[in-house]
Amino acid sequence: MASPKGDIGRVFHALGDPTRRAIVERLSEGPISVSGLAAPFSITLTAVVQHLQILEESGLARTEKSGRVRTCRIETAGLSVLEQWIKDRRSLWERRLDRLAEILAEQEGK
Amino acid sequence: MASPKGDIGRVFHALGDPTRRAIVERLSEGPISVSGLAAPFSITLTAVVQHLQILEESGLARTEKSGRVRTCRIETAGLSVLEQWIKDRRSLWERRLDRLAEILAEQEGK
DNA sequence: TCGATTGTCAAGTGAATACTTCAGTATCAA
DNA sequence: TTGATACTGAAGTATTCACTTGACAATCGA
Repeated sequence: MASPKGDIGRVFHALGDPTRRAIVERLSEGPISVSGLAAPFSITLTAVVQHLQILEESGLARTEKSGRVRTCRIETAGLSVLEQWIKDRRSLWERRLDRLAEILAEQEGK
Repeated sequence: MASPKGDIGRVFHALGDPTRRAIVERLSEGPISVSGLAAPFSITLTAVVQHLQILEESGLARTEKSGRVRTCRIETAGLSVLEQWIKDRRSLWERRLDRLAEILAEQEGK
């Protein structure tokens, strides 16, 4: 059951890991190579590449190889999916809370 | 290293699971008992309770026991933390994109 | 009171996850 | 061309995770 690239589940899973969030954080400051990205972390290059793959699959990062250097940048798609999901949920249950308030007001009136 | 209740990592982890998202979805429609919540799922009551614990710890749900029934509701705190995180990231890298646009415009002018 | 309902607790299992190591390959610079 | 750089790929490992089972406690309704 291969999830599509914009799958909200993938985005949540990707951002559930602290190292991956730190990578996103770093990518927010601008494009960087894989080894440049790995430098501040106390994990191997391989591990960073693995995280990067997950971030790409969830639409949170984009990478491009030129020569022997792979350049990484943020991708807004993943965040947009996330934003939309939250927006939907929030409106959903704020509507419900409003309805609840109405009912309470109604009972108060009786 | 006990993470505080508003820890963004917990929120992401909690929402990374499809069953937990479905639970949140259901809770959006109104309060419900644990067994009521478990009914549509093909997993045990115990598993649902475990999910519920994770949702509570991440500030996405709230439960209260009265008699033998534990009533579950959504909690907005977790979502708020999530919203804030996204807002911060987005402004961070939109500012960066603006700066990039400026530089490009500048070079264009030369 | 007694049986059914509703939830709790402890322990175990299989799969997924975040890592590692090691052995490559491709590219660049001198 | 040669050595260093920048990554890639496969395979293994320890831990975490979602879930189960089974035994139990508390509460409610008849």
